[in-house]
Amino acid sequence: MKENVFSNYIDSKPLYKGDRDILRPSYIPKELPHREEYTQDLASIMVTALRGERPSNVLIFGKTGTGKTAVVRYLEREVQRLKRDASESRLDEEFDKFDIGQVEYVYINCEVVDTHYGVMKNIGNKFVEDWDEQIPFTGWPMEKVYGSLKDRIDEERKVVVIILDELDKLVSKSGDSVLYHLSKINSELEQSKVSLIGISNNLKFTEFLDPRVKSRLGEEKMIFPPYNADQLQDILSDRAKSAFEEDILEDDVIPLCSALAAQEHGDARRALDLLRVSTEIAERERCTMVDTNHVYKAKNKIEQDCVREAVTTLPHHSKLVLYSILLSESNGKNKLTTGEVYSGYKELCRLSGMDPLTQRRITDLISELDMLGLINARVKSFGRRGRTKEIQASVPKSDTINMIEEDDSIESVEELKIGSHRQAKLM
DNA sequence: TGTCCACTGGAAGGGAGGGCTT
DNA sequence: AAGCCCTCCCTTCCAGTGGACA
Repeated sequence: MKENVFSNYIDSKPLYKGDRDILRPSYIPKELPHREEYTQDLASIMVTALRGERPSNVLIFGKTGTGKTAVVRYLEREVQRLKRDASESRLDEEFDKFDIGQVEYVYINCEVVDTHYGVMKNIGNKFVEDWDEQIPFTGWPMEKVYGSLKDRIDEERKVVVIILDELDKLVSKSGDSVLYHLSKINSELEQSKVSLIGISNNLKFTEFLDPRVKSRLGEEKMIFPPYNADQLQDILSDRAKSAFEEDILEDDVIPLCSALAAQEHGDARRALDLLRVSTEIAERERCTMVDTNHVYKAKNKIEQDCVREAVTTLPHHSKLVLYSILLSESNGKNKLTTGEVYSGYKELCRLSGMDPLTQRRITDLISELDMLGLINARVKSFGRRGRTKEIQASVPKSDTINMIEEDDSIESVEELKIGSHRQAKLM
């Protein structure tokens, strides 16, 4: 029989017993271990919506992977379930006095949609199915988008709960005008009511809000603490029970994943990723069990993938700035100033025949690279020799240089030098 | 104690690009 | 087609800054 590209893997036994998504952070399980209290608190606020009244606006804070989104989406799913039961007339008597169908959830991830136009457009378009009636992705004046959004919500005659995840990203990028409009929308609605749930990693982002917005938005506040290693272990064990047959994981695997994730501010997302990637590596190696070696391999792979993802998606000029930093470091220069990075960057631009951006712009690109965790940049004063940033790469040098050189639009320095030498000769 | 360096980072605005309205 | 809107990327301008040094 002819060999197929999949032949080697097709008969390997999968370690999962069913749905692989169970180990994805986006999966909402039946129970949320160690978040029962927060789920109840939020439910006690949101139950108002089932009575046709407007629940208080809520702000939820907590670091990455502390269950903020999971709790909110868990409640959303419960409401959908109640709606389904209601439509099939198999709802418990205790819900008789409620009109479940009148609650509508709209979820927006502000990391993905981070402009005020985009947010308004996305909310407005949730209520129309007809393509012709959709708000276009650009072109309309803001007031028109807002007016249309308001009319659409009002026509629904519902209590609309708008969830704005990663809200700090929206505020830092586009200011608080969306929140200003959304938080005062109720005074302009006649038949519907809107409640806002804002989710943020950053406790301090409200400092940048207009005081009126701040007080309207923060009617209720919740702060989610990080999970500790034991709690992470419970979460992983819970998911592992649904994801795997017994005896697939060695005893130390879950404690190790939990401990590694607990070191990173108790991030459940990281713990789940570790377990999922460990399993995938074990499957690829055609092992029948996942062991701690797979976990360490998974840890390395996740870290490498993060760097690769960040580096390969950088805009061209940012790549050149990073390239300039890495090349200087490979030449033995360990700590660089903004001026030195800029000189290196200009040289790379010259060799590749490109117009360099201004130093002011490069300062911003350096800050962006710092935020992405690819470099470490801190402002330092050298007295009479001025005040500048001290810059150091925080990624493996040679691997990252290779990643940058994989970019077709960036030739290696050697090629650039040869190219510019030839050009000079021709002139 | 004042000076000076090498920037930092905010503000304002230009212009290109995508799209809608009249 | 002209006018308008919004976003994104960028430039220009400039006040402010920390700390070594005279």
